[in-house]
Amino acid sequence: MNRMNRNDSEKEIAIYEGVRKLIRQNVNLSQVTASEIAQAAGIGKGTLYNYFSTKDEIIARTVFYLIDQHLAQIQACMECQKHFEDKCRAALDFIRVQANQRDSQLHLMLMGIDGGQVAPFLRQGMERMRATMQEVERIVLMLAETGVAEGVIVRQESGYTVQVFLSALMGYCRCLCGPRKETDGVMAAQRAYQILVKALN
Amino acid sequence: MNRMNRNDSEKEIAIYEGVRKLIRQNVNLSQVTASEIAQAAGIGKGTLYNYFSTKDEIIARTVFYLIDQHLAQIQACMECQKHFEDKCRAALDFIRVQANQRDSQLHLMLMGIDGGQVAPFLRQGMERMRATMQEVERIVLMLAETGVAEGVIVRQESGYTVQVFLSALMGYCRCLCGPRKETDGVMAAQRAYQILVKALN
Amino acid sequence: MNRMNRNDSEKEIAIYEGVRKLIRQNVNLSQVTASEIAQAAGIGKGTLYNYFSTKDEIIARTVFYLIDQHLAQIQACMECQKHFEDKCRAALDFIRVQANQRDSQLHLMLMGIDGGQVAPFLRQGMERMRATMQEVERIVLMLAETGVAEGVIVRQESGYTVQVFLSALMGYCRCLCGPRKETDGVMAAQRAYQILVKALN
Amino acid sequence: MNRMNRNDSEKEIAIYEGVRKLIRQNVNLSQVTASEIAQAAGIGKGTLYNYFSTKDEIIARTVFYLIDQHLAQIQACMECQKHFEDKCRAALDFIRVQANQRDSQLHLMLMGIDGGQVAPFLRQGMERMRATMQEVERIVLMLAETGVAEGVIVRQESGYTVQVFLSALMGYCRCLCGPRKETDGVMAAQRAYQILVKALN
DNA sequence: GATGAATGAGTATTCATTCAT
DNA sequence: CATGAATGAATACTCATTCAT
Repeated sequence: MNRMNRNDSEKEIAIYEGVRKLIRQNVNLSQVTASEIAQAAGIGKGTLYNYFSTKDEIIARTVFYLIDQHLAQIQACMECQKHFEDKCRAALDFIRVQANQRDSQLHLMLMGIDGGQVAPFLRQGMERMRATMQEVERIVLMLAETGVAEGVIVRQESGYTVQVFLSALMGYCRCLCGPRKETDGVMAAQRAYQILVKALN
Repeated sequence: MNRMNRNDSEKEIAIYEGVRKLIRQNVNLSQVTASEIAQAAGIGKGTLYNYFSTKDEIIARTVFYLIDQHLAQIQACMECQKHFEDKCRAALDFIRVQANQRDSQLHLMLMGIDGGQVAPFLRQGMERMRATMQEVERIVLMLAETGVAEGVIVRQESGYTVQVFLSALMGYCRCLCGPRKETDGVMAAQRAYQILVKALN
Repeated sequence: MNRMNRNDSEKEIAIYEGVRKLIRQNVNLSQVTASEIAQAAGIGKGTLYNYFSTKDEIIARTVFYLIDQHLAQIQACMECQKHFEDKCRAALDFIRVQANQRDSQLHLMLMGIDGGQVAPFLRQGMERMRATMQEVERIVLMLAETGVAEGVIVRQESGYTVQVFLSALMGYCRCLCGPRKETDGVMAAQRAYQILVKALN
Repeated sequence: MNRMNRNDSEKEIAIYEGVRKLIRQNVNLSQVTASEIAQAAGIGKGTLYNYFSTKDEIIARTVFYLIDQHLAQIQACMECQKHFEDKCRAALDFIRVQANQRDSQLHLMLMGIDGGQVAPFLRQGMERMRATMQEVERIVLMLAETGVAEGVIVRQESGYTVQVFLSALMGYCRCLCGPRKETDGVMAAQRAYQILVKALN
């Protein structure tokens, strides 16, 4: 992962992390200013433009940076587990915990290209978004293979399998958004797994 | 329907429709200007402020206007059908067709409160959004009753039932976003129904 | 007097009184809106323009209306008194009491044409202002005659006499402006009279 | 002098001087636009807001800048003279000459806090205005001391002394406003001095 | 490379004035 | 005559971007 940001210099990463800091401070990405980003990153405003050509590029690339990291972390979580169910639960748990941080952009990615109303700073990143979505599908299919091998789920046409996983995931993320108790999230994870298994049998 | 906008005057509706026109022209709501809205509505810029106090209020209330309409239309579609499966398919078909128009805000609603990164113009409408989500849940549970009565699905705990419906729906909407062939959408609808039924049996 | 507003219709007077009400509510004349005036006058906004051609004209003519009234009242006060000193004190007392109302525009008049920084709404009324100043000078000279007749003051060149009266008056008004105790005002009146008499002997 | 603006940066002063230029062009401070100020100062519009937070702040601080300068210049004039009468005449002459420039804000200061109808941009500067008035009173009392020492005037209660000086000054300024011949001003100065001396004996 | 002062294009909002009713 | 809904010109202020140091 981070393939598409592989060349990010140290300074660029400082900028991404500055934006992350702002997101965690509950700043809305549509309203953040270049000055705020520079300050959060601990650099001068002009320096931003030595590494990016527009503010929107900064934000878009930060979003992808965060998504890539998030995906990589989820994969790492799953790799620590051997069985299908444990992998699923590990991923769902990780996502739930991260959602408390504000910088989990997973839901953003899941909505993918959303009918023209994507945040403006992502308009330019459609292509990149699609690539990320394909990566997600790849991960999902690999995970499904594990389930099939264990006999927990049944192999089905790949389009269907992907739709099941993403449906369960999106429904889960929806529960994680907005105010809720910790138990709600845990229960939603439980249900998401149940949906997965039932829909794939 | 349109319960919460019932008092909208003729002029307010003209403004909503102006915004709808802009959305259909693929204008991004975060970037639309007051002038554009006035022009699209066929009125003077100052007139906007006789009916709304800020531009963001215009947009937020338009979004709710569109969502209310959309929901009402979906309900109307479903009422024309007698059986659970037909109701589901009618709703999914309607959503698919509408998604080609750009003014289907369903996906927006489905994301609900999304972790602080909602479009700024919706910040003020959180409460309203929650109310709409509850309305959606009510519709879903009524629909589920039909399915149970017909023996197509099994009654389960309501939280689970809602999560299943919304998961299937969100996964479906995800497929409708972005470039795709007509057949993809039809197939996605088929799969969404399948997910529903399997997960509720 | 009120000679120059003689033709004011009932409605025009309602408008003047509306403005007076606003002034008493501590509204700044430079910032008052036509809507506020119409509302304070209890009439429709459009009606204003049946009697005046611009908002600034409304304000300027109101100012003159108020000044004329104020001057007339001061003269009436003085006519009730027989002796020079009593006339002076009656005028000073009246001014002090009125100053607590916010609609005493005397100080405005006293500054007369003030180096290009008059309130914009008075720009058009320069001519009228000069006429009012002449009226004031006439009153002052008549009052001085009384003093001379009584032997309290000495007749001097009229330019000097006028300057003395207006100086004493302006210095007095300055004390009435801003926060002060009741006693300060009374003492300032005493001093103003003292200045008058000394300077005219 | 300029004590209270001591920290003004070079750019701030350029802005003040821009406003001064506009005043001399007979622009009304209540109607001047931010763009005009920027242009007059020879800087970009945005730059204004790097040094001031609102347009009104610019104007208010300019007024105090001009008043401070004016007061300092008057004091300097007076210090060049040894005797009471010469000091008075020097100050009156300086004021008369400056009044032809439009940027003499002395009359503004003399009116001090004027019952709610101050120009809006000065609303925030009331406190500052009071401080300046106290400075004026201090100067007046020092000047009076000279006169007392020379036996030209008699020491009286300080409140009375101040009121005499300011009355004479305001009456004088009133004559300087509006159209007049040069001789009128000279004569008014002569009279103002006469009022002073008589009222303080 | 790094900086941040300077810039001016861009926009929401206000409000005097008009005019159809 | 009276009204107030409609209008759009006018303007303060923001902020992405540049560039001299």
